[in-house]
Amino acid sequence: MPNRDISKSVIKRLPVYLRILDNLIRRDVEIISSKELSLESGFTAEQIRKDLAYFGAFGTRGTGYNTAYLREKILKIIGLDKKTNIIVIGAGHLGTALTRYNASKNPYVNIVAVFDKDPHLIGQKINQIEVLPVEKLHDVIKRHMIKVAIIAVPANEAQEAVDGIVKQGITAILNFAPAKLHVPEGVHVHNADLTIELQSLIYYCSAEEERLSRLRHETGEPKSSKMLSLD
Amino acid sequence: MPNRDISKSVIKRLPVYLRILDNLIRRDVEIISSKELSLESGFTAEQIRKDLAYFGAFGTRGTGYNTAYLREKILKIIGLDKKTNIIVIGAGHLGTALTRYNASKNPYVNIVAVFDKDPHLIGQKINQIEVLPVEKLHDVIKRHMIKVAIIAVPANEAQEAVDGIVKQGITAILNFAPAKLHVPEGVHVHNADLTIELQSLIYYCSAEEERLSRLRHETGEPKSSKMLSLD
DNA sequence: TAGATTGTTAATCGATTAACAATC
DNA sequence: TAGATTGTTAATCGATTAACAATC
Repeated sequence: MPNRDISKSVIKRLPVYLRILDNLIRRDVEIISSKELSLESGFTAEQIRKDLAYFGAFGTRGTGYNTAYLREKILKIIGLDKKTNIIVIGAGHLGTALTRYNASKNPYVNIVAVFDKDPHLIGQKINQIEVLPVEKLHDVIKRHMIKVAIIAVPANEAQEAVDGIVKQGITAILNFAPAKLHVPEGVHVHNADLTIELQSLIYYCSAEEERLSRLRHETGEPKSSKMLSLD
Repeated sequence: MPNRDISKSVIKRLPVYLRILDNLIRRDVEIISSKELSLESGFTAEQIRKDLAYFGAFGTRGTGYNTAYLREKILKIIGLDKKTNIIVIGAGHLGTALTRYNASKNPYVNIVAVFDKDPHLIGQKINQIEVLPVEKLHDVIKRHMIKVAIIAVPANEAQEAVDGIVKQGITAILNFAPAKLHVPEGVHVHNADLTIELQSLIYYCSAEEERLSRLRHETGEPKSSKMLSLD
């Protein structure tokens, strides 16, 4: 009943709160206000309170939030209260780096195996995690009840890979391939598109310069106190 | 004048259009309608037309968009019409993978160098790109007029690294460190937070199950035709 | 009680969608 | 001209912000 399709933006902020709480607890901070959380997260205090209120009332009026308690609650909300088994598809450079990264930095997930179709890569170990042939997909997904996969294959192989794992029961995909994936209803895809992030960032550099130059042209005022006066 | 602070969401979609156009041109498709672009991108045709209209009128009524022409325009808008020089901070596993990835997959950027403070890594080459000590930051940034950096250092070193490069003139940062970065006005940060993407994805798995179980409990109807009837 | 901060409702803002006139 | 599709304005929707009553 409380859970009537909460927006993606809210869900994306929950792990941010979780990380901040983890850090606070490590520093033995026991109570935190939404205002302080705002400072740490960059989101407004009102937004934080509203986000949490979608799921319940976890704070104490006049005081703030107990860090350990709120952490527990957020873990339960996201579904991280028990380790999630996941697999990685693609044991190339990126797949290997992502596997290592999550194995060492993400305590809430457990990478069961990495899959590849290149015979040269099969049998290798990445931080103790085995690289298996795609033929083993079915077995591993069934045995470990896996629902979540990371896709780290080339763009032209991504759709095929996704079709395969979706057929085996995967319902959540973190996609690093620069390709639009088509999935049936009920399967969730998050795109982590490094190229797009970088390219859209570049817009802001050039835009900055262009804005300045356009400004100079339109106002007809060539001397700007903000620029080096080389002329 | 046409460029009155266009929203982040619009800017994030431009590289998607670019990629689709690159693919279409490779397949010798010369004309594309917003409706077809919608199919390839997952965004609505109206949204695509509106996005492009922020920057000008690039299509032909009754016909559609010329792929090569639109590509050129988008390149200019983003600022990818000439290669952008960038640097990577951090030559660990992730930094190495990101460097390799961009060097081979992103034709619009040129990674000039990778920086690290670990003496063991200095002098190594990643796809022909040298790993340099942080002392060389100043020189390289100045010589290659670098404005964009990728941060791939551990979370606890990220702020320090950012302070350093911002002082040297970096104005755009793609941050892979799981930390909130504080930067002065005018510096743009895009967070590419792999952990957050993965964790928020997990919400949707558990939410799905919970929704089902909540449904079962609330309706008091234990037999569901969608479940295996093991009982 | 006074001070503080949450939880929640109302107001505002911005982005997406719908509609349609312009025009190829 | 008829058919198609863009470019643009208006309507809707959703998310963020502001305000404040509840309450510790």
